[in-house]
Amino acid sequence: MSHVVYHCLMAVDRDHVLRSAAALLTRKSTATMDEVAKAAGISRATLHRQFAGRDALVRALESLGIQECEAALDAARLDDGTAQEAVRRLVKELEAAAGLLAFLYTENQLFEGEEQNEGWARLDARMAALFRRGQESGEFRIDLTPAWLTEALYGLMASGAWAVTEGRVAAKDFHYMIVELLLGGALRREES
Amino acid sequence: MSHVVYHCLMAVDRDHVLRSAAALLTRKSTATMDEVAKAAGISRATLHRQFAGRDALVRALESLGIQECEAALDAARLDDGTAQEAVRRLVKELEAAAGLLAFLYTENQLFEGEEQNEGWARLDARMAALFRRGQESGEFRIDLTPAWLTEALYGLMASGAWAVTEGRVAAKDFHYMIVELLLGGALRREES
DNA sequence: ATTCGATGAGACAAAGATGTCTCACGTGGT
DNA sequence: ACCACGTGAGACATCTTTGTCTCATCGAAT
Repeated sequence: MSHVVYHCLMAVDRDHVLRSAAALLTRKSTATMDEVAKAAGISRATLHRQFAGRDALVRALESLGIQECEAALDAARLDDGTAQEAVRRLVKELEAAAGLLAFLYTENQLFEGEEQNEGWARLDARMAALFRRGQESGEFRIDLTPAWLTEALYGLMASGAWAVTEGRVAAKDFHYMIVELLLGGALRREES
Repeated sequence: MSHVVYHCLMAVDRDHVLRSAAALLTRKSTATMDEVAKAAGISRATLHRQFAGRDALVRALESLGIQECEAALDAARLDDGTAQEAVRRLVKELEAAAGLLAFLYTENQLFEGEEQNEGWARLDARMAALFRRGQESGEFRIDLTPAWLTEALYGLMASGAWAVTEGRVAAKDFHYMIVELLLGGALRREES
């Protein structure tokens, strides 16, 4: 009964392929399956064996992104302390997934008519709830809707990720710049 | 000498095609030449007669976007009044071009190795100069670099444009939400 | 040593997009 | 009425990407 013995570490390989694909597609969202395979250090045949096609690959990346986001949301303990502190923790936890998020953020408009992965709705709801909590506690302004703040967080994460890859901002400043702009804005607080 | 008489309004048609293409590609950045042609109400043959190929079309859209941005920068009179007022005027002037900007913002990473249109560098420099002026006048924080503020402005414009097209935020709130978040952030100003 | 399974390399057809071409039509100017 | 020019429709070859296939090879377990 040798068929019960799993010789290779398929799960690990699959994860490595996804990471490589995410890294490549973040930089070049139109990369071909061949390029993705080369980036992962495998052949196109093997890539096709693990992911039925490009669509399946993108879907898998979407699931990975959602999974990482949810892990980040969990790790950030959104209900603890002030909403401001929670937002800071959240951005810190999301930093590692920023590149993947940036890719998915622009790719999602591709899934126009088709069914959206329900995971995004869950994530949006949790983030919006955080911003709403901040509004109800008096920390956040009430004239910016939680939906817009959520959207802005995604957008700033994507902008930051691209700016870092293109060298326009330093990678070490990523977290600080996003959090400070999102929470405090460009104006000096001692203003007026 | 009838060849000196221009029967048709090619310039107008070309502009109309560009507008249609911009509107379509903002929603679906992978639209084919056929779809672009249909969206503009012309045949693919005519589209090819006006733009040598897809590349030429995107380049023309890039030029259009740069042109509209520069017009917006001029109209916003970045050197008048406080930097804050100038930023508000700038976002207002840029609103009409937000969709096109969002498309080009994500498409620009396509032009990786190739030469970037120098227009972007000019625009970036002018915007960064505005933010720098605000920093030197004491209006803006100095811990957020002008380059990052410029990048964030692009990102928020793109996020806002997509959020509007997908109905997540109201179109009438576009300008307000971007300006308020960029300048003031999410925190209430009476804080601490 | 042998066997099993995964891999890499490459061939192959199918599908989609692109670019070029021809031709017929209609409209406006002569 | 005639002509010139732009246009739409479609055929066509080409290119790229994709998805599937076969086959040889390598490694590990037996």
